[in-house]
Amino acid sequence: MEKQSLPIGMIVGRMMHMMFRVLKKRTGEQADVKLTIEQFGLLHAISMKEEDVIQKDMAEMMGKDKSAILRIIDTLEEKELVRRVVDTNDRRKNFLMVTKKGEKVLEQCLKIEFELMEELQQGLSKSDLDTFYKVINHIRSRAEKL
Amino acid sequence: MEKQSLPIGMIVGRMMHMMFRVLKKRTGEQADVKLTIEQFGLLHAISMKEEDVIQKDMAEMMGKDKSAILRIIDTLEEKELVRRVVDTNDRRKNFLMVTKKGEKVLEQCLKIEFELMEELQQGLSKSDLDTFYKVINHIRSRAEKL
DNA sequence: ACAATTAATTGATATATGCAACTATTATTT
DNA sequence: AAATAATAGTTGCATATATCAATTAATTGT
Repeated sequence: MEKQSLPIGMIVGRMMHMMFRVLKKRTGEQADVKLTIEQFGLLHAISMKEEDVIQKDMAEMMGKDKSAILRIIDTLEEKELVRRVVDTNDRRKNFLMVTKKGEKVLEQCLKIEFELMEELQQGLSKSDLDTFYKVINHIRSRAEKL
Repeated sequence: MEKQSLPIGMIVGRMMHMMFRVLKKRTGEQADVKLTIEQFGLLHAISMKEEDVIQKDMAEMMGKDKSAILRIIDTLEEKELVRRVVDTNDRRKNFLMVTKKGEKVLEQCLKIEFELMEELQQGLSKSDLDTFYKVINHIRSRAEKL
């Protein structure tokens, strides 16, 4: 039916697509606030950073245009998961602060994601998973240099 | 700086994002027609099928709404990469046919993708890659059942 | 012949993305 | 200090994608 030797992007893409489908469904059902994958990713990235975060940094980190980030933050702010706070030392900058509600929702989504991954990884050995991570990191780090 | 234990979706997502960034850049530079990742994926899926293909099948295969597929096919048709041909036996159906131009563009894009993957896989052993594919397929097939 | 089903389409709405132009603010240069 | 650069954010515009609900046209089942 289907030929073998699919390009790797498509193979991984199909896996991600299926994962996201289930993830979206579950977070839609179980979390207090519905987040898209992009919103979830950005919220998580902001939350993880230990230093103060501004939009420009997020744009670079996520590899997107600053206006794309701006608009996702708009919706995160509407949902009261994030606030913009002007840097008094440089009023061009907005610090991005995750609200309590944001932390709670993020925690819920992360829990759902980790549980899902637990389920999906059933039957794989630790060494298989280690290799998997190794390959992913290898490919990503090489792609970053291109 | 960044915590470890990122959810797997994000780790894979970052890899895909970097891959797609380079792929988009190269196909934009080298291919006769610019395709988005979605257009590329759909064109490839149509081309690979050995039986006649209709939109409904593609929607199922790609896990998307039929109207999403319809609109991507609209743009593929505008770019003259695909044609809709009415099934004379059941005139509700449109067979999706890849044009010569479509085949040429697809070939160009696939070549670019395979070459990119060659580069990115440099330094990985065959056994690492086999394990990688095994894990991907494992996760996808489990996700499909949820 | 009538009803149910099917494939495709359309319209409405939401999200995401990049580019270019613009504003406000800060930094640099002369 | 005044003029000029550079920076962070914002806005407008165009394109792409996605889902849902309603509609149309064609086919199938009763």
